[in-house]
Amino acid sequence: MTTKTRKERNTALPLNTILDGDCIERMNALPEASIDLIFADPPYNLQLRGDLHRPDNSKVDAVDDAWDRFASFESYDQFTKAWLKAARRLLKPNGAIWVIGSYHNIFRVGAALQNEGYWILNDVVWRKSNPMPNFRGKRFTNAHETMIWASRDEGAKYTFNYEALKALNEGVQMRSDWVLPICTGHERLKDENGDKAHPTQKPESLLHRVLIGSTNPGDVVLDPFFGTGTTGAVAKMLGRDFIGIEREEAYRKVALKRLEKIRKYDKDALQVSTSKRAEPRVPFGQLIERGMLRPGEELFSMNKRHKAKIRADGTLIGDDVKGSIHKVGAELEGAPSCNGWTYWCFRRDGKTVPIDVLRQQIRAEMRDRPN
Amino acid sequence: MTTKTRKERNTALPLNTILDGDCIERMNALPEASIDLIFADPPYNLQLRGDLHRPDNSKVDAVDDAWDRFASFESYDQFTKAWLKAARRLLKPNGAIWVIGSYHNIFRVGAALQNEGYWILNDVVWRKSNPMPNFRGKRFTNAHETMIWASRDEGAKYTFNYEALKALNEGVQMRSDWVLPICTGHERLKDENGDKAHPTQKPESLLHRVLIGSTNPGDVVLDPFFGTGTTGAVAKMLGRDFIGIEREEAYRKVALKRLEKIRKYDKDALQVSTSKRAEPRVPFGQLIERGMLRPGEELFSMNKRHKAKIRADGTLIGDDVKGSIHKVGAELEGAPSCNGWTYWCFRRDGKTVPIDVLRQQIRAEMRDRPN
DNA sequence: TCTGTCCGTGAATCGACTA
DNA sequence: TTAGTCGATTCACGGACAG
Repeated sequence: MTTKTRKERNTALPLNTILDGDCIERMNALPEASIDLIFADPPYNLQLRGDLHRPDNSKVDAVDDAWDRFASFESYDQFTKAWLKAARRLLKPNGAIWVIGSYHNIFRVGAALQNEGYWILNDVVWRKSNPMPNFRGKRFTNAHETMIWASRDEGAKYTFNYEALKALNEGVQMRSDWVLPICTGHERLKDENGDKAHPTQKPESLLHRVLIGSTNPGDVVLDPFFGTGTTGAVAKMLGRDFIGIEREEAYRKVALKRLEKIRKYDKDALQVSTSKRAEPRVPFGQLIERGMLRPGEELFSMNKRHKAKIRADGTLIGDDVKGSIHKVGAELEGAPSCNGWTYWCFRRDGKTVPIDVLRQQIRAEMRDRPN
Repeated sequence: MTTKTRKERNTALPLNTILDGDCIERMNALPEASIDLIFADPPYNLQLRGDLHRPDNSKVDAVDDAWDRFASFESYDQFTKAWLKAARRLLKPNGAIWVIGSYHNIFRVGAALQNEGYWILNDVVWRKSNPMPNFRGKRFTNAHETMIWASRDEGAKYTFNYEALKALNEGVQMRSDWVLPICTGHERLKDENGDKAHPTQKPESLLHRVLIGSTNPGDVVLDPFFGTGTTGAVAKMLGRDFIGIEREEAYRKVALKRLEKIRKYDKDALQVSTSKRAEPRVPFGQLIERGMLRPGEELFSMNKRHKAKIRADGTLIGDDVKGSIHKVGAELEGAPSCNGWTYWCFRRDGKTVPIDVLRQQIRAEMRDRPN
């Protein structure tokens, strides 16, 4: 450890600038043990095949940029190992790193982090409130991305602002899954043509939580895959210093323009979506999955005129009708619609109980243990 | 592929039993390409601080922390690679695997899956509604575990019951983040002393969703780390066959007792919603042959912008375009493809009716009077 | 100014069958 | 093996525009 003060050390650093060129070379040229936090959003190596269309036949604007293409897993691994090694040299002994990725690359990144000597503190799941659906119905909606938070070394005294995060989370301890919307609307940067300036711009709310939680004011944050500069923008707002590295000139240009407009502590720009939620939706299927009702069990209508049997996928089957609790109720009553939750009952110990009671139980659980 | 029937193949398998001993040896003794789905919850604390032995079985002297760390990861990787390789040999060509883990091991498992030739379909986050809090306030509450779903090969026709999962989720397609409670209460198995029988018993709700989504009734499900048998229990309920492998006698005993009590749901209850893809194909020409539509009659596009005339052979002719209902629809819209069934309408009694209605009529007849 | 409707779009490893 | 054809498939928002 050097005996220089923070200020002296930092004067050797190109603070609050964007460096061009290759991130590994650039990192190797910076002084060791000088960075408090690294946030990295490396290429995901998506390996996309053909085009994809939405059901309305519009074409999905996929990530087909050259920077995301690697010849093989081996070459991706090599690249990952190299930049993680360079990054680790830059970290102060109590420094930490965040890396974000999807299932295409995150397992390789996580293994490389461990191999290089980083110590994983948490994996954090960014659950997207508005992800792109799976258009062909062939897989689960890809509704999350994974972030890995790791300290430089095992046993390091990393920064973790527990109380600040708890406050951000309405007084409850922050969990490893964060629900945040993707970057859209005015926040999404456009190029001269009005197209999105970067295919994978991250929302500021995500970086806000990362930086509040794992840095202090005055800390130096490095982003080796700077893109359009979300990390820099949020760092500047929050009074942290940043260093960006970005190879593509077009991205640097957009980022520079963006950063000029940012003011420190501009609270308005830091809106963290805390939209008051309505009563959470509870799918009927959860009552079956949770064993509150059994497949094969019979439900009875409130008026006792109809009955239907529960199937393993949470649909009902009655006389000649099958479908959701709402649809079957409506068809049996000859009504245009029906609230299945209040229409159907089940039997327990000789008593008839509305299924809505079970939904209330689940909601009560969710209230007791929010999030 | 063999020409044996499912029944013949399955008689070679120790169905619905728990095998003892080492899972890799046991897997190697089973016939190849015989398993539809594998669900695996591998241990991650395997000798994590243990000794590393050279190939000649001499012990490596752990000189420093870095080497010790490397040694433990190395041995875990070896173990992971070995069981994944054995598992892959057992899978049918269209078989698939689920592996569950936490940040301690899931990155190494995911990378090994990719290295062994599995093709990742999704990573799915089990988001625990009631996790254990982080008592020391040093990290985020560890509130999720990660599951990886992968097919044996790229391009395989894996099983995915899209409509059943959608039904389970109240009509909205299932996402990659599942909110389910951890295993507690009566479901949590106890040993003779009243202590929990297994440290990481998985909830049945989790397996219910996995098995409904990625198997069909009669499929064979293997769990090489059977534990107290949640996979077997849910498989039995859902009319799937299982094979369990478990090394610890205490767990096998608890699992056996548990499985005895399980009853399979009745047949109706196991029927789930299916997609239109599974419905029989109806050529458009049949509507003309059956006199439901007449040659010379005009069809109108959904958006009323186009029309075309029906020809006797079941093709359409519009302005400068002729061909199938799909081809003409696509060309008129300038779209890469078009589902003619939902695109075209005909007129009856002044009303506009989608031609798909006629197809539904034919399909209903086919169901009532097969062949 | 407000409300309702329509349209656009987001890190995506997104067919099956027959000739 | 390949080419052609059939035909299945989407959720949450934000912005623009019309009334």
